[in-house]
Amino acid sequence: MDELDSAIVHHLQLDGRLSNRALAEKLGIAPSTCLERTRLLHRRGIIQGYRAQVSLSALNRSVQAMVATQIRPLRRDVVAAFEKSVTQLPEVVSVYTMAGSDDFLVHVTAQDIDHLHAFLLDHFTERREIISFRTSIIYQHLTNPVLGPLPPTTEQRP
Amino acid sequence: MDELDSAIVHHLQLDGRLSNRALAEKLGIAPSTCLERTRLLHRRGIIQGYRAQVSLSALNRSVQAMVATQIRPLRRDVVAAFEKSVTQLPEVVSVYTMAGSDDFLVHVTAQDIDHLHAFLLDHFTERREIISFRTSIIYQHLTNPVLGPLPPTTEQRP
DNA sequence: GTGATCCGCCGAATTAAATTCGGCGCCTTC
DNA sequence: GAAGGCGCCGAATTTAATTCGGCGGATCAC
Repeated sequence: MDELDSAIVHHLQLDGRLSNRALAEKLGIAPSTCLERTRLLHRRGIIQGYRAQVSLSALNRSVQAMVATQIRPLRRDVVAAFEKSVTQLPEVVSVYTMAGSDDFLVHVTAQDIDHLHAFLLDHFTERREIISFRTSIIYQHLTNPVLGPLPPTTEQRP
Repeated sequence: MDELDSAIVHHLQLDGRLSNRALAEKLGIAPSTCLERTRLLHRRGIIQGYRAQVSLSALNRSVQAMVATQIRPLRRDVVAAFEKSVTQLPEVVSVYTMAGSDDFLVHVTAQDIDHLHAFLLDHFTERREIISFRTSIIYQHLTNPVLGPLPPTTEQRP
């Protein structure tokens, strides 16, 4: 993970369909070299894959909410089952498993407020392991397009 | 946004680097047709772009946290300035602007707990518009790889 | 110091993909 | 029933991905 690898990762985060030739040119290296580097980043699991970013409104998902959820008992199997089943619901975008007073933050999308309400009644009110949930509407979700490497931890001089 | 468009969006969410030919074959259409469809999805803003998914640990970001933040005054300019400056910080992955008791959820990553603490002291404790923030560690963040279109709202028969 | 070895980079050749474009068929409209 | 428009197709062309043999610098043993 040297400078060159970081630059490749940087550019592919900005544009995952950047052609190998164009990327090589940006970095000032040969296409074959660039291809090999990029493949290695894959193989090492550093680049995990490529995804198209899709407009939520185009998918008829104009309402977003975060559902702070508590479940009991907090046993491994109950947690895993909750995560799995919830992630599979089409309205669910992502699930944060948390420390603290809330056990999960579930990011959900729906057509409108009525569907959000129906979704919660169908999938949260009903479940026995869920002992409470608080729903907050999301006005806006901004995402940082590029995550760079953070500097390694080094000992501070005293 | 017919069946075919949905299928294209579906496959490109799973693999943003799927070649046009392979995609066309999966759908049983000609490559030229597939290319035209995909380009239109772009032009219409339905496909917003492509991103490489990068391993957080490879970027030296092993610790994740959600910071529930309140700012005052809740004026348009103050909100916009907060969103902008926070999104630019390298530790910040995304910012949810919320209704409810918390004004924002800020998803942050750091090398370790010490850096997370330092980050919060540097960028949250200091800011005058932030009147409170609660930090919760994220154990795990699961993401739904594919978001399909939700069925349109239709009137229920009474 | 010197020779051997390894590793990563390069560039030409080959294979495969993206892109273009003219034409065909179907559906709509009048 | 004829005219027009739209979307799909497939061959031709352009561009990109991939392969692979070789070069050069760095490392290591002696």
